[in-house]
Amino acid sequence: MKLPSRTEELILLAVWRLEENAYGITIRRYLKEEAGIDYSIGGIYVPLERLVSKGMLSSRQGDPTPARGGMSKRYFQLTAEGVAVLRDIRALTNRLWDNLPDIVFHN
Amino acid sequence: MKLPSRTEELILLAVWRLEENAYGITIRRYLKEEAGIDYSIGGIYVPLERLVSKGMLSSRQGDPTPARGGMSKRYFQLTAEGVAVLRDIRALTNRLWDNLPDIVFHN
DNA sequence: ACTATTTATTCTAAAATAAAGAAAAAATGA
DNA sequence: TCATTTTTTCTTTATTTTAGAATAAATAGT
Repeated sequence: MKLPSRTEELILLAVWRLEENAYGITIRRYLKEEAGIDYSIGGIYVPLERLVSKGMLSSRQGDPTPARGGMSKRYFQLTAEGVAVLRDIRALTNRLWDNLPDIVFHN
Repeated sequence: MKLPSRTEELILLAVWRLEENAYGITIRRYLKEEAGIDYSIGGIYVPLERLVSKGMLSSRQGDPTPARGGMSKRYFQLTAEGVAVLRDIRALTNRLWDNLPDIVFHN
């Protein structure tokens, strides 16, 4: 099985959630606002590139918009592979949690 | 919030599950058999040491046993901090999954 | 007693990932 | 034109993962 790193998982989930509007800046903002994690710029773009090269995301260049500023947006989408990886890691952690005994520690 | 890496999370869950019998070899075997992930030797011992130094695990040296072979076992236990980290990451991923829209991709 | 075998940890090097943020690109508004 | 805004690209350093050799310690068999 193919495990995504923590950051990869969170970015994949952000892309899924953001649907048609997933690009570097919105992904970074989502993870800040919804997950409470403040990634640096590189902390988003570097793994995004890796996820594309690994086939978990695809990307397309956005058209220019009436809004001010910026290089043209690069939008990301989950691939079938990306969805499968997310479902697998989810299933795995669910299973491991189900395996846990109730009593936890005794210090 | 303090996010564990993927490997750290899996090792913490293994320690929780193994209760009084969590040491390098049993942790490695558990992750192979129950999670299907075949870690190298260093892939277990290196993060174990880091988890202790970060306060998520504590350890104690095992007594010699009647069984054959081996250096004396080093048993690991979750600390309160380790449990909190696990619960936090679990809550976060649950929340992000709950946020997802139904429709997934359109390639 | 010696040697092979077993079980376990420690150590070390290389590859991959994460973290941080400067630099560049591209567009608008004044 | 140039200051400002939004966005991506690039680069460097730190941390984590991967891989497995080396070491340690105990027993079993001869």
